[in-house]
Order: sequence, then C-alpha cells, then structure tokens
Amino acid sequence: MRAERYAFAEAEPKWQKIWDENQVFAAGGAAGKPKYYVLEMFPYPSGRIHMGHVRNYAMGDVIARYMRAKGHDVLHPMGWDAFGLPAENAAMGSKTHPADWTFANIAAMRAQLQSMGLSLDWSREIATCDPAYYKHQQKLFLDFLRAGLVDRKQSRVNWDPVDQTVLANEQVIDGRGWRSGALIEQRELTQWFLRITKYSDDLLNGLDQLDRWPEKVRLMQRNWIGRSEGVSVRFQLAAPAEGALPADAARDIEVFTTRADTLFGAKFIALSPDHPLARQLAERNLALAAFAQECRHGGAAAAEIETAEKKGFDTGLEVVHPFDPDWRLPVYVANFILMEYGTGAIFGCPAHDQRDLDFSRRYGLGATPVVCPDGVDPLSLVVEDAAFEGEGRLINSRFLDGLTVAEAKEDVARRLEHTELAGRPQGERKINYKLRDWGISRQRYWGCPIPIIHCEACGPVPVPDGDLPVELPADVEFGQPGNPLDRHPAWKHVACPKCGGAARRETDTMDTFVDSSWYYARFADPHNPDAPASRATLDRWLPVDQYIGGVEHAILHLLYARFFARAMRDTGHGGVAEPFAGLFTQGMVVHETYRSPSGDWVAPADVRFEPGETGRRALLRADGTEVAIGPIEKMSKSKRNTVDPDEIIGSYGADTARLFVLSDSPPDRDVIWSEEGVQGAWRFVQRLWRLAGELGNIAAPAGAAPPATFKDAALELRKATHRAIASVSENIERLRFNSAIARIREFANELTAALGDVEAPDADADLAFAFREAADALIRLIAPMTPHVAEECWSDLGHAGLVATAAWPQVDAMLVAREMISLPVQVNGKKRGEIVVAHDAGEEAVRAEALKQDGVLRAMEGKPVKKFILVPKRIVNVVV
RNA sequence: GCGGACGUGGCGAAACUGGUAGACGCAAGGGACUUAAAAUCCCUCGGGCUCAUCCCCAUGCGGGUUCGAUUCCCGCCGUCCGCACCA
Repeated sequence: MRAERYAFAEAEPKWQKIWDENQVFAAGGAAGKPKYYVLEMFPYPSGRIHMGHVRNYAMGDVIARYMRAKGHDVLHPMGWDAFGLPAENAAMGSKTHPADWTFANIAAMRAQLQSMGLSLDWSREIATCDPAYYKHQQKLFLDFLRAGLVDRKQSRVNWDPVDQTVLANEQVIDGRGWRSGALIEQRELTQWFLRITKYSDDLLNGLDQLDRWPEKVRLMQRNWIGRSEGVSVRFQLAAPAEGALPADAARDIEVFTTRADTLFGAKFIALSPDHPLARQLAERNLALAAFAQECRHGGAAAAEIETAEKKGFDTGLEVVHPFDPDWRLPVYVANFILMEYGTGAIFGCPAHDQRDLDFSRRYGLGATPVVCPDGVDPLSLVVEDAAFEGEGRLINSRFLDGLTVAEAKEDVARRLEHTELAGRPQGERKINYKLRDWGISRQRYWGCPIPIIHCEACGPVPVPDGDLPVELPADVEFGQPGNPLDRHPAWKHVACPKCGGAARRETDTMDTFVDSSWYYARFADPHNPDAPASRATLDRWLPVDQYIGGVEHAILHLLYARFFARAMRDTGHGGVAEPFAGLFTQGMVVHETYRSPSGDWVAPADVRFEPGETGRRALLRADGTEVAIGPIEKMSKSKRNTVDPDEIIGSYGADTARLFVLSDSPPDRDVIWSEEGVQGAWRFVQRLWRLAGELGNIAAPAGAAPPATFKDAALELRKATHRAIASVSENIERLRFNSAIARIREFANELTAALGDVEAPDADADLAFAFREAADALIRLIAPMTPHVAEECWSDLGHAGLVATAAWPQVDAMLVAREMISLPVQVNGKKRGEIVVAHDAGEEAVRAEALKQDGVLRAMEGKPVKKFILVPKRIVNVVV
C-alpha cells in the first residue's frame, strides 16, 4: 500500500546510498561510449554552501544526467578551491590552523552537496591545498620557467605598513588600508610573473572559435586583451631650462598613438605622473612632486578616474613637432595618463579625442580640427563640446590634406619610419595590448609555495624536480603582521641546490587563480602521482564540453585557464588549447531585503507576511513589529537576506530545492528566491508522485508489447507524450531549464486530464499501453531535475533498474507530426479567425476554407482580396 | 566617461530564423470536499466595452521597414552589469 504522501526524508538518503553503492556516476566505465565532460566552477570551501551553489550544481547535474541517459560516458567531478585568505583570517581570529579550518569546511560542504543528490564522481575529488595537487603545480611553474614563460620583475603595489601586506585597489579606501586604516605606500616589489602576454594574439584569435561561449564573455575578453595597431613616435625635447633635468635624462619622449593621422592637430604632450621623465622633473620641482603625489592618492578604479576631473601640471618643457622644427608643444603631467599602458605618454589632439578636448579646454590649449566628415564644409567646421572621433578626410594638415584617415595613418607611419632622430627612426609601427603579464606572487602563507631558492651566489635557483613538492610547514604562527613563512627560519633557510651554500626559500606563494587554472585537467586523472594528468586521460576527456559558473569569472579566471592550457600544451604536458568548448554563465539567486524600524537588517526566516492596504506587509515573527520591505538584492550575509540550503533541503527535500532554482527564471538571469515559489515546487514534487501512482494503477505492465492498433484516445495520449519528449529534450539541450520544466508541467496537466477521461479502471489494452508509455516518459523527463522522487516513482511503476541508468525516451517522429493543423487567419495583419486544415493542404484548399469564416468575411467588409499570403503551417493573411 | 545587456499582466516568465502575445508557475478571487482546518480538486484572472459574443487598446516612449514587428532599423527614456581614461 502506497503512503499518503511522498516521504522525501526517507527516500532521498535511500536513493543516494543506492547510487553510491552501485557506482552509478563513476566516469570512464564504458569505453565504447562517446565522452561528455560537464564541469561547474569548483567552490571555495567557506564552510557552507549557499543558494548560488545549489543553482550552479543543479544545472550541471541536469546536463550530466541528461547526457548519461543519452548514452554518453559522463565526467562530472567535484573539488575544492582550497587556498585563500579567509583561512588565514580564520586562523588569526579563532586560532585554528588554516589546514584544519579548510578540511573541516570541506567535510561540511561535501556532506551538503551529497544531500543534494548530485550525480558526481566523488572518487575524483581534489583539493588544491593538497600537496599531491600542488606538487604538479610547482612542476608546471618550473616547466614554464624553463620555457621562458616566467618572468621576475619589479612592480608597484599598494603596501599597508601596519598589516605588512599588499592590498588590491579596492581594499584601498581614500588612500588608507581597509582593515588597518594606515596610509598606503606605493612600493616596488620584485615579483614573479607568468608571461601571458606571449599569447596575446593567440588568446584573442582563439575566441573566434568558441562559438558555444556567450558573446558577452568573448567581447569582454577581447576588450581586456585590447589589441590596437598604431605608431610609436618620438618627440624631441626642445632645449630645457637649465637645471630642470639631470644630465642623463632622455632627450625625447616616446608616445604610442592609434591616431597618427591627427598629428597636425596636436596641442600638447601629457605624461603619466609615474613616467621616468616626470619623476626626474619632480625631483627638482616640489610643486610637481606634490601634484604627482595627489594623483596617486585618487581612486585607482577606472570609473572613479574617468568621472574625476582631468588635471595637469605644466612642466615648462617643450617638444618639437616631428614634421615642423619650428613648432613647439607644451609638456604636461596629467592625472589621466596610465604608466601601465603604451609608453605612459601621449600627444593630445583635442579636436578628435574627447579626453584631450576636456583637458585642452581646462588649460586653454586650443583645438584645431584636422579630420572633416564627408559632406561637411571644412570652413564651417568648429570644435565645440564634442570631439569628432569618426571617419573623414584630412584638413589643416599640409601634405596629408585630402587623404582619408586610413591613408593618412599610413603616410605618417611611412614618413616617420624614414626620418632619423638620434640615430634611430623617429617612429615605428607597433601593435599594443592592454593585457599585462600576470603577477602571481602573494605575500601569504595559505597558498602554493613558489618552488625557488634564492642564493647570494647563484641567484634564484629552481627547486630540483625530485624535491617537489615544496610543502608548507605546519608549525606556523598567525596574529602578527606579515607572512608567517618569512618568520619560519627552519623552513626558510636551506642550502642552495646548485652550490650548496647558504640560501633561502622564496617565501611568496602563488595567486589562487593559478590553482584554478588547471584543475579541469587534473580531474581527468586526479590521482596521478607523476604528472598533472596522463596524455591518454587528457586526450580522452578534454576539452570540457560544458562549463558552468558565475559571470564574475568572465575575464580573469577564464583567461588564465586558457593561458594555462596553451602553456601546458607547449611545455609537453598535452591537452588542448581551449579548455572549455562550451561556457554558460548563470544568474544569481536574489532575495527581498527587510529592515527593522531601527534600520537593522532582518533575516527572511524572522519575517511573516500578511495582506496590507497597499500589498503585502512584513512583520517580525517575534513581536509583530512591522519591518520595511526593501529592494531585491543578491543574497549576502551583510544584508541578512540569505536562505540556507540546508534548511530548505531539511524541510522540503533536495528535489524541491533543485526544482525551484531551475524553474521560473531563465538560467542566465537572476532568480528571485521566495517562500511561495518553494511551496509551488514542493506541490509539484508531491503531485508528480501521486500522478505516477495513479498512472501505475491503469498502465500496462512495464515492458508490455504495444498493441497492433491504437484508437483515438490512446493515439492522442501517445502524441502528447512524444511531443513532450521532443520539446523537453530540445529545451534541455538549449539549457532552457525553466522552459523544460514548464513543458513537463504541461505534460503532467495533460496526463491528469487524460486520467479524468478514463471511466473504468480496466481500460483498453491500447490505452493501458499509452499510459505506460506516458508514465515512463514523464519520470525519465523529470529525473535530471528531481532525481530522488523520480527513482521512487520509477520503482513504483514496476521497473527493476534505476532511472539514473535508464535511457532517455525516444521520440517517434510520426507521432510528433500533426495531420490536422489549426491556422490563424488574419485580415490585414489582424487575427479574425482560425481554420483547421490538413498539414499538407494546398493554397487553394486553405484559401477556400479561410474565406468561409464569419469573422474573416466581416473584417473584409466585402472588399476584394488584393493579396493572399500563406505561410505553410504558420498563418494565413488576407490583404484587402 | 567607455563597453555590454535588458524593459512583455499584480509578480517570475513564454513566444526557436518576423507569423495566433501572455505557455508554465506564483499571487489573488470564487466554488467543491470536510464538523472544521490542512491537503487536494474545479473555475476566473492584461485593460476597456459588454450578461455574453463582437469589437477596441496593449510587449518602456516616438518614428520607420513589412501583408504582418515583442522580434529588424533609427531616435529617445529607464534599469542593471563590467571597466584598466585602451591614447
């Protein structure tokens, strides 16, 4: 006897155990099947999963289960992005060792993920903080070093003198450290870099092949790489005032420009405050030094800088125009010039660059138009508030007059290449990239040690391969500023591997983005002691067929992983250049916010609702105080609008939670978490179970042979079934999980209606077969989303095996095609009727039928037909 | 400032390459069952006119292309996201 209700609390652990015992989700079992690799971005082990994880992993699981049912050997692994700052912060706060804290968190989160019933191959689990993992990362680093892909150079960082640490731009607020409040210093540190710029063009061109990536992400990467073609031009300094510059200062200023055509519109030169010449000048000019200092204190973020006022400092120096020895341009130091891009210096052409125009207006430097748009009289051309950045022909430019922009660029480049200045060509064509090398040095404990030993005599020496991994020492102390590795003499002081002399280890560890740049490859062969992964396993599994994660990783993580794939290939480790063939970026889980009268954030669990005069009112559960309903925002601890997946799974079950995060919103858009929505998902899970029971009562036995013929009722039911299979399959393949679920619900509605039409329990054999087919299809269609209840129903329907290993239902194309179709009939583009005709009815038949309709005749008002449009199987339009 | 995306009922949304706008769900209202409640089931549900049908209006706003536009083009308005002044 079946219970009244589906008891998820017993069923879910039961099926999880059965899946586990039967190794249903182990990859690599079936050599004959095509492979499919589905990967979700692995989590940082913060200690608890959040709803974003639930959504991310539910989506990946639908794909994994669907592909398995479609006959693929599916790799669907899970691991932990386990290095990072929170572990060190926790160590300082609670005196737990980062390793203990991390592994405890991993255990807790693993249990949570397992309670979701994800079809993961847990035998491949990895953690990046495991020496067995980072050993290979250190080897990769050394291989990259040997291949010339590693560099060591100075770079400027934000140094917090109190915390003795380096801060990101966003951690510097008004020139002070976010935690210590100390004034931040700009410091030059020697750091390790991965030479990602060696692959600039390759990374850019590779984007064209990634046709299963969102266009948005490809565009972001393109802009980030930022290839631009231009000319590098040297401007000779006019004799400077006595004593303004040291004797060894450069005698010219090199600028990079993509608009060499506008050289005759130049009005000034602007240098970055960090330009070498600006620094030399500042040493002898206190006012300039103060100005440069002020520039460095402003916000470092682009949006801040771009909305900030453009400011400059006139150095008093002048340069000579390259095409006119008598033409002088003033040299400014300006706050909007970045040392990191190009040469850290520009020439300003106010008429054709908005920023230059803004700057020129402020300092009265003028603006001469040199490009005239086609069809405009050059004499009428006046530069007002908007610079003209478009195409046209050159004017006011001597020998360039009349040329197009492209021709003028070419002409200028050629002339400058053939002009000598101080023994070199004055200009040369250059391709510039925004992309900069990837600095990976971090002054932290909880990261992968950089396997280098510094020797006074030999310089930086790689740790011999046989000595890898360089393991982090366990006995470290936190609570003091600075890096614990730096204070660990026994670990730090070692003999030089080359000369045997006294030496010290590199105490910087790697950026955690390094850890996540190759983990997808490790999953192919996660326990290999000798290599990141064997050639054979990489050949088998790469690339990842479908990668799923947050759009916040659209640039850095994905670009770094693409770089690693190339670097691994080029250092003989194998694999493919593009690690992720398909990419999907999912939306966030968001929730309403609530605030008490005192302004404190209130958690959703503490709020109840009742209808009010203007919609809902929210009241505090504890004492009924009204709380304000705020905007819907990303779930965050600070706003207390989080919902704990554990609690949801505990009270509704994993299937309900999974169903909810997949329903309603398209997966790339945000989904609003609501209690009502969860209830709706819960109701459907229950309804599904009841429906399966009712269908089981009337259906033919599992595996029954089809009868020879089907009467109308059975035929209609079969058609509904096969149409549902076709559209659910299509929606899953398009990753439209919300539409797939809507279609399944519609199918469930159709089945409920069909059941209602059956009068006797001993239905005809053809109908019994149709119900069996429908029930089996329904359960298999929903199984990727709600796998536990699906197993329960599958078993109740009399199947011996697991739905997790059942094949996806096959569509019978004959049943999907419709013989009679209904066609809307429009008159002058407005719907006035509907006709039912054979799907292959000819135009004459359709026309005759359409012109018989009352509504159509009425709308035609007796006018003759001017045009008759028939879009086969779509619509009819009568134009009168 | 630059770049990108998005604006459809009370709400989340659907509508594949231009072809019946609002599937599916949430909320709401009404009803059945019940001693009552929960659960479940049935009905209504964009706006206007209407008993109802017909009809009219409606996919942010204003134009355009088309037999036909939520979909394509131009111009506005609004919201969200990313950013390193891209020289």
